[in-house]
Amino acid sequence: MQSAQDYCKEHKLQLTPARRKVLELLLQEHRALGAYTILDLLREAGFKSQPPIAYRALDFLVENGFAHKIERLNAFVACSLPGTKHSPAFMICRQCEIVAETQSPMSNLNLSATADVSAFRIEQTIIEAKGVCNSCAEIEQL
Amino acid sequence: MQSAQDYCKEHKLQLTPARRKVLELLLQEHRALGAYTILDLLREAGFKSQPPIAYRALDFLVENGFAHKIERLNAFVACSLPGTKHSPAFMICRQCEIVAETQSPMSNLNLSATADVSAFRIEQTIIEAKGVCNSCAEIEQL
DNA sequence: AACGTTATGTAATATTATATCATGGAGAAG
DNA sequence: CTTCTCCATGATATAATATTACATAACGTT
Ligand SMILES: [Zn+2]
Ligand SMILES: [Zn+2]
Ligand SMILES: [Zn+2]
Ligand SMILES: [Zn+2]
Repeated sequence: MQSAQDYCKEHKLQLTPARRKVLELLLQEHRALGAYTILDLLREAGFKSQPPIAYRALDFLVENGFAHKIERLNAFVACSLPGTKHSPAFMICRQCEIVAETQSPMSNLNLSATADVSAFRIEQTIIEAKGVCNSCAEIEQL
Repeated sequence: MQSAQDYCKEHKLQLTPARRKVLELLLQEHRALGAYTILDLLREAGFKSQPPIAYRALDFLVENGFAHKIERLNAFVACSLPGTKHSPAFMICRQCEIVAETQSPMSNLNLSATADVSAFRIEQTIIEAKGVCNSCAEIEQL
């Protein structure tokens, strides 16, 4: 959070109250939060509650690398490596819904090396894995 | 299409008119079609037009490996390797929206080998790359 | 002070997806 | 042939996600 603030100062980005609050909310969770869940939490915190409030803050956070969108959940998580250029991959536990960010072991070059894809210039790759986390797996085995 | 029919007979799956039509529609396109686009096309073809018609057919096709959902587009494409177990990866052209399916060069084991992820048992991974296809790239360079 | 830029307020609406309950049709069991 | 069961479809409503559009405010620059 502190580092986010520093990063914004350095890059002349405005970490306004709403944006800041949304980032705090995301950082508190290890799950992905939907835009409307965030909207509810914002309202509870005294912010206005129309959808654009949440979506604008989320757009800002995603564009500036503070958060990621998890496409298969239509939800958002705080980035675990903000301020660095990285290609994230996500692990989503289908049981407890925890989301872990890791770094993609696969470079874009790697993927574009496969046959019928050489014709593509890849700009961004999303990788989202679904499974069970360790603690949920243990519970399942009982 | 013929092979889809054979596959269904063999596996005792019902390739009903609506399901068949949706598969035909997907096969005709190299782009991903949204559920409501499909719904419109179904209506044009004389089918009923409530959302569940399209979603049920799409669910059937996805579950049985005839189609895939592209999460970042909320849209669907025909599978290029139906009837085989595979982990697809998709290349989406941001210009012409063509979607190409390729096979993931990365096994699940591969991804789960990365450090903080060893705690996950991965069941399914989606990979979706955005970029520009060859022909659109050429046009851009003019 | 006037201006341009960026962010917020507000209302309306668009898009995507699901829940629910009723109806129909084909094959198996009797 | 009939009844039962299973699966698929019909139909209505509603939920969940996301964007458009236009007005207002805040802030730094000139
Ligand atoms: Zn990240
Ligand atoms: Zn879990
Ligand atoms: Zn496929
Ligand atoms: Zn293209």
